[in-house]
Amino acid sequence: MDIYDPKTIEPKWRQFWLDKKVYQPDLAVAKKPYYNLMMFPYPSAEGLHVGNVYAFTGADVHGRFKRMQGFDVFQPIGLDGFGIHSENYAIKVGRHPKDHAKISEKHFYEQLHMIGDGFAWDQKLETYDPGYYRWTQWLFIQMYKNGLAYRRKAMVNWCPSCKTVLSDEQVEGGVCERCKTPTTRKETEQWFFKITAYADQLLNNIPKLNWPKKITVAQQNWIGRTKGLNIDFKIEGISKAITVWTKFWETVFGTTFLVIAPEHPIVEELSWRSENRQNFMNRISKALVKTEQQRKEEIEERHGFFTGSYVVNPVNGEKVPIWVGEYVLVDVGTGAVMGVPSHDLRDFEFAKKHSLEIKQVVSYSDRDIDAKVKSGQIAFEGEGVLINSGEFDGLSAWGIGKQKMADWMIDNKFAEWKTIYHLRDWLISRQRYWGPPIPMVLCEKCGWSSVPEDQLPVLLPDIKDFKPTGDGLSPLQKAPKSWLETTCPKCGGIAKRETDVSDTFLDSSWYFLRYPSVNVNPKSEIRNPKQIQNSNDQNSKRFEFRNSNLNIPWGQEVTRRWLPVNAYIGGAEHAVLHLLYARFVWMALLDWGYLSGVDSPEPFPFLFSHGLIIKDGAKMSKSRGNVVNPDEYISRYGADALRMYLMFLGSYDQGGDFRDTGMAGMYRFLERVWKAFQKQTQKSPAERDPALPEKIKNQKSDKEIKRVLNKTIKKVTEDISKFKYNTAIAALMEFMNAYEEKTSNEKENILSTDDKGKLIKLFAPFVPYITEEIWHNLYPDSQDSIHLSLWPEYDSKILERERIEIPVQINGKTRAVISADPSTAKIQSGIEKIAMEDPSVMRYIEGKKINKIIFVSGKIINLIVN
RNA sequence: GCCGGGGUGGCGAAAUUGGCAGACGCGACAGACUUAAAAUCUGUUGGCCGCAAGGCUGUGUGGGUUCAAGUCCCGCCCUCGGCACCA
Repeated sequence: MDIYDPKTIEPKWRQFWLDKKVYQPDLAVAKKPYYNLMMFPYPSAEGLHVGNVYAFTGADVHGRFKRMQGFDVFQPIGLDGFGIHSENYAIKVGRHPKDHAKISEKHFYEQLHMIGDGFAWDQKLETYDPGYYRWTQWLFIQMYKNGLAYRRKAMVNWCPSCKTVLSDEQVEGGVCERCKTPTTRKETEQWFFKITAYADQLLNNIPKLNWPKKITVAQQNWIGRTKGLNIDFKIEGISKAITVWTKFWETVFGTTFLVIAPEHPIVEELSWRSENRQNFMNRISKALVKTEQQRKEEIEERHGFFTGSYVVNPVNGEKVPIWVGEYVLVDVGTGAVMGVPSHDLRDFEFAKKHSLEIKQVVSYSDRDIDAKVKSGQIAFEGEGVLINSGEFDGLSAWGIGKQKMADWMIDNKFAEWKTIYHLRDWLISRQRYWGPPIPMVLCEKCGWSSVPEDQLPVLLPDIKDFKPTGDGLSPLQKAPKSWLETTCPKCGGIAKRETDVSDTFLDSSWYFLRYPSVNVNPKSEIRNPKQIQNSNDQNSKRFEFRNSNLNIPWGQEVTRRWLPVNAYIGGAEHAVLHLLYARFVWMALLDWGYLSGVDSPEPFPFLFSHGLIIKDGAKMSKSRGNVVNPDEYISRYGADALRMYLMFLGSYDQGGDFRDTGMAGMYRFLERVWKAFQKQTQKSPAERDPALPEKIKNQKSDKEIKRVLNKTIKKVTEDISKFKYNTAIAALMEFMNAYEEKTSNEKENILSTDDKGKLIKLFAPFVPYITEEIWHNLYPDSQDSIHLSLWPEYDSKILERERIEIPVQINGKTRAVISADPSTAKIQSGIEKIAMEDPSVMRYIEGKKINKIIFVSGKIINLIVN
């Protein structure tokens, strides 16, 4: 074979890897376990996106590099196929989600095979597999048993298009994360997970994480811990109080009104006290039906009305009117705000709109500002001196005054410290079909019970009419009675099953714990992988746990060996979704003792988030029509060229712009590599020379090219370690340039077989197929994969001998570059001497006085002349 | 508004953290091969001046520190991403 033909090479080695189980570490005995995990895809659309290929290739390069460094790399893959996204897509193409899952599973796995990643295929999993989701249900039950799952009636986010409730994390800027429809609020009873119980731990652990700043900051903000005061304002006429939360309590003397959210629980009671209850409730319901977006659009309106009731300001006994205001959100703080219009812009706007009193309590050194605040022209939020604040007058607003006022209010029982969080409990229920049924049953006598664990999984019933109904009822309500009704685990009477399914993010919150245990059975812990291979019946594998006595979803020993995940690689879009949920689940499991012996407070100590592939300067999207389908490029140029190109087009953490011409260029480069090795290993025309094998064997490398090779090994090793794949590839290109220049002159074998082997190994993580082919051409007797060979070391002695180039600057401008051997380059006198003798340097210093010489050892010399 | 990236040739991007700006690639131009084209190879390629040697200039922008700034400091502009009526 003499032309580079990926079409014949790639399938051949793909099969070889499978047959030889090259990427299948022995999970039970691995000495140097390295769990290299990529965020698994959700197979919602037509197939693998080039963005997926980008993500997986970068992760695979890392895994291959680690494998060649002698680690037992475990790199599993699976499909996050349950959930709204898959279901919506199935509806769109007019299929039942179950049927669609089969089709997309086949397609995705085919594509995942094509791209040549070193996946551990024996451990794949799909979240819609009953053998998997029985454990998702198990996880729900543990949450319930440990008091972290509870049912509550609450105002929740509702997506009118997906026809289900959503968690806060799934509402992005007021629209549904999946379908971008503006969400509304709806009061219903739902299942929640108490993630807030872990708010502090989630926050406090962040500094321990080796994660991109971007993501840790996003999580910090999302958890949003703020310390403030709860201040009670007693309602006039009844023995109740409204509590406001504030972090600006120093302005409490300036309170001229109180504003509560339309959803505030006291609203009902206040309505009875108002003059016109009908009118009162009309105005409330008008506010409640608005979407989040509508409310935002009407911000300037500052909608609100007076309730007719008053509270008393505890600090000065002043009578303060209670208003309802749409700008006050129920779930921030206490859902009630003390209106201080002189020092809060929103309160100011509200006061202006409704002609409420304004009272200054902080005076500012800037006279102009101070005058304007005093006359009620502006609100100002800044450091100043307290006024109109009783005994606190004259103290600094943000300093001692703030402190003293807090102490005083707490001492007098007006207030107490209250830390609030932006993070709220995780809403788990979904009124959809395609998910794990929530494993709970309701008995009229006994109330809610979890399904006994030995009855898991609660299989998702096959129903034809699975589409969301829109009335807030789950499609599973249409399941047959035989499914809907069951026995109450407590009294044995008739109980009804919960018909909501759980959130997709629950499926993916623990999958990394399952991978190593996919084939674990309780007795031997690790099942012989061969057994799986021989089992033709996929279902027998999947359902084997149903009646097994493995009572948790993972083997203890294998989990201790492989967890936590060594490297987690994926996109940044999950900063406050998946990554937060998974951390929470991990912490809960640790506390419950299910991860005994796993010595890590976090599931992903190291996380790398890759950039985004864009096309023509814009995010790929179907509506823009700029989505790149990897299949076309693979069939045209091969997976290797696509991989190499994706890794080259920008730095892996930044992403890059996909261009067809770049793709073709990379194919040309691989052809050059191919040809170079053909030339070097080719037997003809001297084929008939019987002494040739001996000659090749004894061939020594050209000194110069050996030096370049060593430099390249060093550079590629360092760059791959740092995920700087683009510059690693650039270094390989530079090597090829140098190499080709040399061979075109000499037409000789200038590299020894050993050095050729080293060289091709450097390419192996990026282009696994072509390197395997070249490797076997190089070593025709080898039965082993290049990908299990050891990463080359460079000879530092050769590099030490390299001459160093030293720029010579005159008054800071480079006028010459001199070269010196490494030892001379370190000595000022030596470099000075060479510099002064350089003709172009001499031109600049001739007749001038050298005032100063700056010498940086081995780097630069700068002559300051006048 | 707050937080986090980023702004470097025609384009994608490099730059060992203060030490030769533009590595590597794409594109373009010129040449070789060819009847011709494609492919391949060989050169040139930040801008301005110059026949050339060479010179000047140049990393969003205005200042500053330094022998030396893409890199550090102060002010501003633009852009991408996250959060946002958080009281």
